[in-house]
Amino acid sequence: MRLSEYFLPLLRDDPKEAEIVSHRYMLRAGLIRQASAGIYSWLPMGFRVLKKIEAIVREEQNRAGAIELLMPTIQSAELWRESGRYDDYGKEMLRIEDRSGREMLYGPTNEELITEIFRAGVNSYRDLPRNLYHIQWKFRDEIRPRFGVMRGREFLMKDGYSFDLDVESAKHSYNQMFVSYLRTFDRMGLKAIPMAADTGPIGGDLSHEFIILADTGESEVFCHQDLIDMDAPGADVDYGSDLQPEIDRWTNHYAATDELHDPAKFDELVPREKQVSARGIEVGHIFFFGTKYTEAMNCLVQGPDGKQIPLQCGSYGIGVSRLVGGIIEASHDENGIIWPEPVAPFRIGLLNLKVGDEKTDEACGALYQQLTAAGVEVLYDDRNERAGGKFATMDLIGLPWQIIVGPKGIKSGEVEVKNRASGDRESLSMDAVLNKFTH
RNA sequence: CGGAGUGUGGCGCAGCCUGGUAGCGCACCUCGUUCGGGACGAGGGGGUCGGUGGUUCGAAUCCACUCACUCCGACCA
Repeated sequence: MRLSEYFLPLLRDDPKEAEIVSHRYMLRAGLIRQASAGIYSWLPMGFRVLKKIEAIVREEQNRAGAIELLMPTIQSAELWRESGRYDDYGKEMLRIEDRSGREMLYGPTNEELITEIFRAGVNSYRDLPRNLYHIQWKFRDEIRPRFGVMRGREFLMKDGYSFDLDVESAKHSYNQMFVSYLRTFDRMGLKAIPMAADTGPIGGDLSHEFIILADTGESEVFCHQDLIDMDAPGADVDYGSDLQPEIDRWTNHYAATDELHDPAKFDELVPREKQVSARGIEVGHIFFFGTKYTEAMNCLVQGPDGKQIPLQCGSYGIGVSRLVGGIIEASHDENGIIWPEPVAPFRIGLLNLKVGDEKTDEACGALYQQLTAAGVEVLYDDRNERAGGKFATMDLIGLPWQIIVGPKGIKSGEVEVKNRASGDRESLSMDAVLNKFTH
């Protein structure tokens, strides 16, 4: 993409409402624009990141055996009456009336709808287990939206739901998602730590939050250093095998958010030099809640013995839009965002230091052509202006690599390649650059 | 929802107290000089001051109501 043809509205001053770093950088780097309280438009640059994150989530869900579908944002109140949550959910649920006076709502979550879909389509234990997910916009009318996309009212969430015949099998489904989540966050360059969690209003008795560490995180977390140093399961993980040993490997260490933190236990279980207290952001949450909805909504299958059995369910959420902010919180410096390569909107920022200079334009154009043709995502700064400074702009938007091309380099046949994260730079010939990024 | 604030061009702000019909920095446009880490000069364009009502000869400025947004708290992917 040529910057001269792109839509990237940058801000030079910090918008005053943005208190935390991810919100500031998202506004300044032209990723989002606020539409109203807690509701954002995703501008082209931000949208690219959102889509990359979504794609990773999807790949890892599919790898773990979950099946994608898509449910609507608008739901009928009827189903929520059936589960008993229409009245329980309170003001956080946005309620709407259609033209004929039917009560509708903008879905804050989808347990009811998925249970309805499942009960209509599945009657036999032979069709179990299944894990269905979708990636869809949610709305929760938060009392106090804040921190940009980290706590919006409208947000993109991956929510998945597992259906099993018995508790043991349901636990395996839960473990599959546990492992899948470790992989998902790892692939985004995040260190996510699973922590035992309160089950909250959704209910149930087995639940973990996945927390990424960031200095500006909302909640305080306490954990064992070894958890931070642990590697996520590899792509070759066998989701059909017994995953419990892997789960135990993670859950055997102390880890708690401030709500569940027990200082005495922390001291007892974790040697002082291994004690970590940090700040974290919740990016995923998994629950096992058994038959809570399937009983209320009569979602039954016939078992081998011919009896009707309510299904055992779990639900699994990843805050996709929140992750955009979360990743920035975890990966930035005083100059701007530092995108981990897998989620970066573009892989390379190509800087033409002297637009209008024939040789420089030519060299940049050739590099841009060849890299793009090879499938490398390049944002080419070909504008003949220095609004805010070319280097500063590139650093702000945080692409993993910068290729800097100017007359001086061209004379010696070399261009400069800079890594945004490390700041390391090297001079390479054009061929070496092509080689570096296309192989 | 309780508390505290703010609304003046795209962004950041001044003006309001002591009414006289709008100003600054950045961004934007034109020309020129520049160009290897947030360039400089000159010249321009853009707002009737969140909205409604009132007081007044006259309201961004005073009064009332209203809407929106932000921050702190309780709640959450």
